[in-house]
Amino acid sequence: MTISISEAESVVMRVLWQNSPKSSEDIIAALKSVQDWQEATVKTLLNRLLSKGAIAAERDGRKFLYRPILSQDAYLAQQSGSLLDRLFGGQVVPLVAHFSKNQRLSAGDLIALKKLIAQLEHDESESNHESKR
Amino acid sequence: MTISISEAESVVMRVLWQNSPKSSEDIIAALKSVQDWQEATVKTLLNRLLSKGAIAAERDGRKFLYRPILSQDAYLAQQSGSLLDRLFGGQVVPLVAHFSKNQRLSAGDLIALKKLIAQLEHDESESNHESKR
DNA sequence: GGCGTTGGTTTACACATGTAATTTATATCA
DNA sequence: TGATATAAATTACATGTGTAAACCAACGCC
Repeated sequence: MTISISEAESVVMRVLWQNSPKSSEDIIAALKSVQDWQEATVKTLLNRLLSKGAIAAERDGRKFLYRPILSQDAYLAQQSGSLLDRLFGGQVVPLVAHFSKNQRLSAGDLIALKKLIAQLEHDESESNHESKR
Repeated sequence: MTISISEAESVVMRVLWQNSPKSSEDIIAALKSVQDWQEATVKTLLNRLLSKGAIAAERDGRKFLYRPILSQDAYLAQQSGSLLDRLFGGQVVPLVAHFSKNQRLSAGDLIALKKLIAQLEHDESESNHESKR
């Protein structure tokens, strides 16, 4: 059973992922620069996130402090995994090819990618040599 | 102004992208194996796609033939681009890193990726040598 | 102690989406 | 020509989402 949150809700999560716990006041302030939302809107989103179990609230005097339950990693994995599966049959290579075709890969990216891949291959051979525990 | 279609609608698009034009009958048949939808459901989706301008219909006797207006490429670009921007700040490298961390990259994928990158670098140097027209 | 402020809770409301059933128009067959 | 089968168009309806406003409770100030 995966927690599923909406686009707007994810914006709120983002500020909590950045640093938490935060009061609703903090959250509203943090969002001020990003979204043109009324306070009431943020409060609604916080409540929806609460009932979905994506965040938790602990009382702190007369207000609440909110912190994420759904981790950013889990969210990223959900989102990107589902897109990868739906649109590219689960294959990463076609996805990267797509980005290259669409000018999303700079020369610098290519270099960074090569480095990443070399790293991954290295890690892999490491783990192969490692004795089982 | 980008045409935005829903998940269910994209399933219908998929069969049209595979090959078109198709009658609603064809589409319903093609979907039979994939989705457990009533005919009426498919027809609703076709109508919604029509009003969104994602497909066009041409009369063929007493029925219609449907074909995509929104291209699969444009759709892929929208979807993957928006995910890339929202979740990875537009950076492909972190996205690939994410997939590797999440076990979506096999050893074979790494090899294929290296090949793809080499190809891209080659293309790039080609285009640099090329004289301007 | 009444009152405004501030934070939280409840209600609102339009539009999108998933998933159809119902109705209408039309072609065909008996 | 009237009944039947089809295809398309219209209507339906619950749930999710974006976006709030309204209401309520407690705390501090005059």
